[in-house]
Amino acid sequence: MSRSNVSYHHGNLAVALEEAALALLVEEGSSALSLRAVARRAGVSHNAPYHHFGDRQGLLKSVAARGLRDLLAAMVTARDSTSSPKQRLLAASFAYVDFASENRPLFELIFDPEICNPKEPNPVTGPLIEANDEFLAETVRAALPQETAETDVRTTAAALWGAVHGLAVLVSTQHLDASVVRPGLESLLELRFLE
Amino acid sequence: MSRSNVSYHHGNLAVALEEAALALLVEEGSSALSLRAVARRAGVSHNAPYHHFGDRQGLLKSVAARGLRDLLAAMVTARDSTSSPKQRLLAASFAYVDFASENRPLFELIFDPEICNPKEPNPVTGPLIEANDEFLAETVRAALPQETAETDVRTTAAALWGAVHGLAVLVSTQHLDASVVRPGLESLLELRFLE
DNA sequence: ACGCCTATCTTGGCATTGACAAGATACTTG
DNA sequence: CAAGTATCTTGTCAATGCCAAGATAGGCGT
Repeated sequence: MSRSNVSYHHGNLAVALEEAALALLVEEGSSALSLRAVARRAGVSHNAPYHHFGDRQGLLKSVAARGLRDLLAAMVTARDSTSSPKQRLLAASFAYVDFASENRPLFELIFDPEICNPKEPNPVTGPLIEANDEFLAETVRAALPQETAETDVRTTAAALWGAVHGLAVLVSTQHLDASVVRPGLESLLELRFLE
Repeated sequence: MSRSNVSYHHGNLAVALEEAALALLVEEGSSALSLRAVARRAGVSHNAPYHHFGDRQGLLKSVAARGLRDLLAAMVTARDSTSSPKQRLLAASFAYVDFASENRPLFELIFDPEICNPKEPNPVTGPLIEANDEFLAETVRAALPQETAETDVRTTAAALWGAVHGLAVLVSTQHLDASVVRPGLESLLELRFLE
């Protein structure tokens, strides 16, 4: 399956291009993320990506999907590192903010409405968005009283997601200092959601 | 001061360009916001903007500053439409979310870290960012018990800003439904901040 | 009033980019 | 082994951001 690096047919170009794009995103920022630069970095011609991704947005969507997977994985890991439902919710929230701060360009890509639009269904990003929604709802549900109605769970989850996302954005863009995240989230979370 | 529309020297190009950019942003979205398109719309040559704004980012920063002014004005108006400190805080928050939903491209421009970076001081956007911070702190302070320490005011303001901003972003990008804003914010605000 | 001066605007040009078209190459399947 | 197809390349085009140089006009001192 894996073939010579110098063969005409790359053999794994789609993946290689995604990784080149990710590397460029990390090293040079999103402004350097041109299709041609990605192709150059992967060592192929400027038009090679089109066969695999259709257009620029196609590649970006794949990269965003990869980022979404990583974000979800980070939250799952963080959540599963404790047992108390409330601590699990807090841990996942911190993981979210940390991910945004440590991968700002990727985080921005994930929430770029031109790339990941939850309303127009996309086979690559769509399922991941749903998986994140579900993870959030589950984690919140576990922290609420058992008899809580599903509607209330969803409302609470939405409010919480908003708070966590907002802090993540404002901290990662340096509008807020990172030191406010912990006290801020704790004050918001210790409210009335959790027993 | 105002001169003929057809004269060689426009007389008010900077403002005209800002307005053309805003119009393009509203009508065509941020992807259509090229310097040349703005110049075309203003009826001048493709290089006329450079004298006034230096480069593309310069123009965008001016547009973002205009947006920041509008956002602040909307919040002030909303806040001053009621008298109870808590209702004033709620009203300003809703105005923030509404502004984001009704002016998504402009809102994105305002919080684009390439355009409005709070860390590298900018004479046009910097003071406005501070004014918004101050407005937020004041409005929060009025809603907290009088003896609240300034540090706590700032922390609370940061947490609240995060929650409001996150809801604004997620709603305006359609990740969340607008119907969650009111119950979400109210549940977050009725917590422990307000007497 | 006259002429220079400078801010303002235009034309021309260059490198880069996203996208399309057509050709070259190599894997694969019958 | 030959035909077919997926993959990759070269060539090209319009659009864009920006730089350089020229054109125009309003303001200034004399």
